[in-house]
Amino acid sequence: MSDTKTFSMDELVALCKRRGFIYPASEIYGGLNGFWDYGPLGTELKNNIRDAWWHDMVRCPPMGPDGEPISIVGLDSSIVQNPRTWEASGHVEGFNDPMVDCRESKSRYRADHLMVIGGPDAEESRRLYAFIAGDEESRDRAIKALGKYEKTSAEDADWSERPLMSLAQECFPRIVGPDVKEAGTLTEPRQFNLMFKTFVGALQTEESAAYLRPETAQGIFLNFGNVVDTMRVKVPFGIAQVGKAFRNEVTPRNYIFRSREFEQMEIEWFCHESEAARWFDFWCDVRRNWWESMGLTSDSVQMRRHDSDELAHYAKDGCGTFDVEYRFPFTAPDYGELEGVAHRGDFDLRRHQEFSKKKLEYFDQPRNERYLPHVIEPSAGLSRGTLAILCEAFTPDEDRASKVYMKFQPRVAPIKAAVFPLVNKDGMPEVASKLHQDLRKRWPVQYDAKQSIGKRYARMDEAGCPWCFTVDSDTLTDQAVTVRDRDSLSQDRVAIDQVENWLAERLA
RNA sequence: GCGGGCGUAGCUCAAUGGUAGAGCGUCAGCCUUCCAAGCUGAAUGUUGGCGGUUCGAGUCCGCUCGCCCGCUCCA
Repeated sequence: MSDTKTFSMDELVALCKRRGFIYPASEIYGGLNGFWDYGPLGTELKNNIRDAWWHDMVRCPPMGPDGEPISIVGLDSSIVQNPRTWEASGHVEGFNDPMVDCRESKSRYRADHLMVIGGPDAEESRRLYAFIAGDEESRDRAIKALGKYEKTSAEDADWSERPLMSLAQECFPRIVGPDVKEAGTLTEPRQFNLMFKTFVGALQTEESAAYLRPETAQGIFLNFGNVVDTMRVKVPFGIAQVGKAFRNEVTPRNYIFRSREFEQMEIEWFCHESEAARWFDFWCDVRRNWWESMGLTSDSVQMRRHDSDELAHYAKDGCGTFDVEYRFPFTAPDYGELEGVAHRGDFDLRRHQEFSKKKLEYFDQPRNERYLPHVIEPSAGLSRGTLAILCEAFTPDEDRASKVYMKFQPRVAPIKAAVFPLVNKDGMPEVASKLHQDLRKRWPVQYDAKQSIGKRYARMDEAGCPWCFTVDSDTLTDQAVTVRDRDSLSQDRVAIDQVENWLAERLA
């Protein structure tokens, strides 16, 4: 807790704009709520995180729990899939909530969570009282209010309860909301559709309606059979995918934390049901460690198990869900979700088998058993990860010219090194420019000869560039340059023909 | 979607209803032999957008777009 940072998101947002990390999307037209563009440095940063994940999970995944290598293959599926996909996955149903608002109490309710209670004549004329299903206190309040209104009690009257959704719209002016005293304050139920709808083909009819994927996972399940048939993989194994996903969030908030277009890095790990618990623990460990290896300190990362009442429809049974959470400035002292590791059981494959009528069972030769594998899903937010790493890197420092620097790990830093001539004359620019052109063949390296050396260091501090190489007058005789370290501000001398090796060692 | 707050240069912010400014950044020149983000100068705005009131609107009013906070939601 000692290094708890004190800075506001506004400062980070301003730096991200100023230094080309993140811009508001379509800004010259006034922007668009919930959409962001990545600038030159943000693009490099995000790509670096994505590539690190791909390298560490797909190309060189960690050893399995028994010390044996594990196998993960990659995939890149379409953003638009056959709409039946989302019926099978549960998104058409689950991403479509009818909501009612109360004009008086300003609260909002899931319409399918509300019940109404009424007296014998409520069908035609009398008042109905709404309450929240499953909430005893709410129900008691409604019964009490109804008793007062009807001047009778439940024992001697024929009261009936039924779902709000079963009532005709004409009844709504007679309904008293759960938190108010007068009737007619509830709006009609309105559909909140969290999926982006689009149309396939030039004719925009309901038959051609489709959706932009709300998660990348389903593309993996759809291709489970293809991968098994063509890639010589054996359960247990994983399929990984990075890509954009889209959700019409009710309230996009907190910069790129909850945006309507975002990027996910997902693994679906297929295993036998009897081994699901073991793999679940394995992936929780692997994924937490990975985020820490990316520079998020153990202090600001935590694992949190979902309570049973917040589990998604596919995770009701089994090992549940663990979130990897990061303490963002806007959630502190609480944490916000970075990744969810969920035991999805065989829900997805079973549903797709059912809806598509295609056999998705796997034949396990050693076990001599045919089954639908269980799935452990480590589903990480690339956009959220980028934000967490930006937050973690943001380091105020009153002692340096820039007053703040971005302490990126070299592995994710958008600019790996900068090359300067100490002064822009006396043969130094030529030598520095040559060094720059050699280095940029391997890494993103910038050349800067403008203004004073102090300004150039300050610029690179804000961009989070870990090392600056400076050519000075001695270079012309001793063939060495000064390397300045971003974090320690220390300076060392390195032979100019060893700079590439020097960097390669530190960027390995 | 509701309630509250806000919107002025790339960033941070000024400007009684009366000529739109400053600091920083950016760019140019100078200087600078390692923190000098120092010196000089330049560019930059339909004051988020549209409409209204007014002789005159950054300022007042309406609508709209966007941002922030709360509610709600969040596979």
